[in-house]
Amino acid sequence: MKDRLRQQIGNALQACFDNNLLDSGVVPEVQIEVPGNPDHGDFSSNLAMTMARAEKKSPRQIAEALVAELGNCDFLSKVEIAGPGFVNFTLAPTCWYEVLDDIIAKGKKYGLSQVGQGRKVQVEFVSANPTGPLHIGHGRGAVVGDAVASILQAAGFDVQREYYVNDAGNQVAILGRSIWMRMREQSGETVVFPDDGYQGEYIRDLAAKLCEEDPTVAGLGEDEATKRCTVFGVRKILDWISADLKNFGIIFDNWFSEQSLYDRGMVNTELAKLADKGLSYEQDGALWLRTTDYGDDKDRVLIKSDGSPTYFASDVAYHMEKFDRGFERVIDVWGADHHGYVPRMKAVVAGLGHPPEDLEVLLIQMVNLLRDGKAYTMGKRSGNFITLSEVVDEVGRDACRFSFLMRRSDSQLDFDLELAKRQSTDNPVYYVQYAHARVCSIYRNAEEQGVTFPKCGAVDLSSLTLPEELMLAKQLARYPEMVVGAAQNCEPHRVVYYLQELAAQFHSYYNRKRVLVEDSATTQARLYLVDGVRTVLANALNLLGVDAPERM
RNA sequence: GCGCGAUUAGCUCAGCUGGAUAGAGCGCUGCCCUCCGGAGGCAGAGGUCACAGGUUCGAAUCCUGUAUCGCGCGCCA
Repeated sequence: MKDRLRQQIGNALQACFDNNLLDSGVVPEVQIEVPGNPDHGDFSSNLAMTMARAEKKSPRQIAEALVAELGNCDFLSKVEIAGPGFVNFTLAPTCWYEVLDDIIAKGKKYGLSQVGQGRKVQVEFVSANPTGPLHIGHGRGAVVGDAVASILQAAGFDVQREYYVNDAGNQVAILGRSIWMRMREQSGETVVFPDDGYQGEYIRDLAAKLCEEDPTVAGLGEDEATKRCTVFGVRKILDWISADLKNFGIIFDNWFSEQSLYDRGMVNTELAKLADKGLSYEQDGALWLRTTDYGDDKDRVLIKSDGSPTYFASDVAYHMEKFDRGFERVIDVWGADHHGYVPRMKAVVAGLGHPPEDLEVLLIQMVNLLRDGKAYTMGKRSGNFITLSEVVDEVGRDACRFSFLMRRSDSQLDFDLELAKRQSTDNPVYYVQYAHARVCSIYRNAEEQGVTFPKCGAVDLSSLTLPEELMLAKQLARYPEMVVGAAQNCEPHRVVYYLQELAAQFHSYYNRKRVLVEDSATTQARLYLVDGVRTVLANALNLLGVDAPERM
């Protein structure tokens, strides 16, 4: 719709030049936006104002020339010049009727686009260390990453969801030691549990389970036993994590092991490449990467003076490997407390000859867990943290996902368990889902009354003349470009706000007008309209991984 | 100290990449069920967009500075 208007304006502009109404010959990019005030039409353009300088004419003069050349156009019902030189366009109702046909015809596919042109994108998210169950903070990153991936898919990108498993470093070694200590404890030994060990109760469970599955471990020497404990612990915990994520509606395409980078010798080969490019140097017995060349405030260590690689080293190899796999756009979803890590990672990407924008890091701010307005504290080390699955089980998957997506992900989020659980007005999830269920209910009633359902493309919509009906159609028409905007900016909250607006408009309409009325032409047209509402609600909810129930 | 991010209604937050009279939800006040689901709707009150400059036709949005808050600054991961 917008494109059609854009083209029309372009033609008119050309005509202005041809007829010497305008003489600069400078064709600016035509900006078209949806005005906030409906009195200003369906679309407006600031073209005349942006051209004023080059033309050396007042914006209104330019606007008048433009409007004159626009002439009569079948899909525009009104064109007027307003304010300092805006040109406001009001489209003929038939335009909006076409949108409805389009929605019904496309159904689940309405809102999909090809702006991504099939480019390969990887979204890496969660990637929590496999040393304990996921807690609530991971949940937000999980949902945001998943929704971003879905939105990018809808926008025509070829998306892969990946979980990076940190199964090589210190943390998992500590996990192994913790399990080993508990095993010895359970066999009657008195042990001093290490200060840096994992305190959680689940460590005891793992120790007991390992003892049961493989009693020989207890008889092994310290080194071999902790190794076995580590492998066992990581495997079991990853099972929990993937089950929790599945329960939350999240399925990864790939689980990428950090250890595999070492096993394949990739860390060394990638570090050698960096050395060849002169990007690394030795000092104080350690190997450093010149990240300062690319805006970092300090060079970073790759290999410690004791000869062991840092976490950064494998992360460098990992990111190089991502690009080697052919991803053109790499998106990392991190906790905001890692933001200091961004410049050095971008430095790596730049050093490898990729534009730094090819790596996008989404920083997910903290979640403050509340219950009835009172803060819940959590500390992973102390062991009494709140797990993701507890929260999902308590408040439900849909409410949980929706709550995590309600705000921009880079701003802090208060998550109140009681509020999220409440099935009432206070809770926007149900408000939106209720709108969907209501349309379904109307259709159930229609069926009971023996009303025939409207057929796609074969409905006379001319009875849809009420402002609220056209408003609804316009909101539905905006959906595809909203999805594109959300994809370009990796901002799933835009979908949430869109849904709330659409649901509000529908509820208002529902209260004001009946769909099933005496006049059958009106009934048919209105059924068609609300079917469009239902379709778009369902499609948008689907992007967020939230159900669109037929009854509640 | 340096860096990153924030500051919008009583509270929690949007603001579509610089547009016209700054919007929602909650809370507050007053209304609407002979009505397809009241888990709903309508109306009202509530603002110096932290502060001070700057850029231009035009700024909540961009730039500079100040204040306050949060986070990060390991040869940890």
